[in-house]
Amino acid sequence: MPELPDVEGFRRVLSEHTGKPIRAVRVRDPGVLRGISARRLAGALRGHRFERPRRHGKWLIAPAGEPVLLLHFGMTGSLSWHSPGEPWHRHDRVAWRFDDGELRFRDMRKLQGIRLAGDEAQAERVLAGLGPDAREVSRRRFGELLSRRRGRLKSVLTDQAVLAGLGNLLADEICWRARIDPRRAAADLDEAERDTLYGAMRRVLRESVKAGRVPPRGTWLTGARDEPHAPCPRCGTPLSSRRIAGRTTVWCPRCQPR
DNA sequence: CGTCACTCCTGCTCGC
DNA sequence: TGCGAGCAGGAGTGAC
Repeated sequence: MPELPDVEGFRRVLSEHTGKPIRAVRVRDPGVLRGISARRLAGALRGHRFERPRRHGKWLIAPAGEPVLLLHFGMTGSLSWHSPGEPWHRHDRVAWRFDDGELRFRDMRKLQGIRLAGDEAQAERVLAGLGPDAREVSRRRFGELLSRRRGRLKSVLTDQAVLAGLGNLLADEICWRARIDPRRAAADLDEAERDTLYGAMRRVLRESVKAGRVPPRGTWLTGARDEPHAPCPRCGTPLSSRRIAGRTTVWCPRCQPR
């Protein structure tokens, strides 16, 4: 599930619980820990308080004094608040306990997970390979990034080293809104098309961040993409679908001509 | 560089 | 009812 808007939602959840001492860290499944043991994670955070969390792409970055907690939710992760004594969900992997409840990292597939950086400099090293955040990038920089890449538009938009935050659904949604075929070479777009794409990205992100996820509503491609050959929500033409760079890609052959 | 195949995981749906 | 295949909003690695 998580793309930029979802992670932004998790950031808001965490930001409601800053400034309170972490009483305990419970690791129910160490399978989500990356490069740190349960014991060290708990030892490093117990008694600390989360400060204002930030987000870069699909990473949630949570400083807690010196150490910095880094969360990546993969395809099935989430962060949620729970009252004391609420029973575990079977995919709850880690919990940070406070006096009035706990934050839980829930993740069915454990494709990504939890890291702990010793300080901000180390945290920055973890994030060093990422491109600019999709919500922060300027129109101009966005255009430069696209024109300098050789791959297809779809691959470029979802490449975190180019632009951080867009996933499979958002990339398709943005191309659909901009009426541009995701199979086209990114470098072949002209300036007007890049601008249209940028505008579509801004709108899609603004609306989905407000909702805390990619809204599967009727006016969005996302609401139609699961049904094979479902009608395009805009023109009714049956949608096309193909795998590009290993990911299922959906587009409208009429709205998004080659 | 780019793309593909494979890998890490778990669960659901579909077809036989 | 059971079982295997294929797929899922992510991403790293190595081969070509």
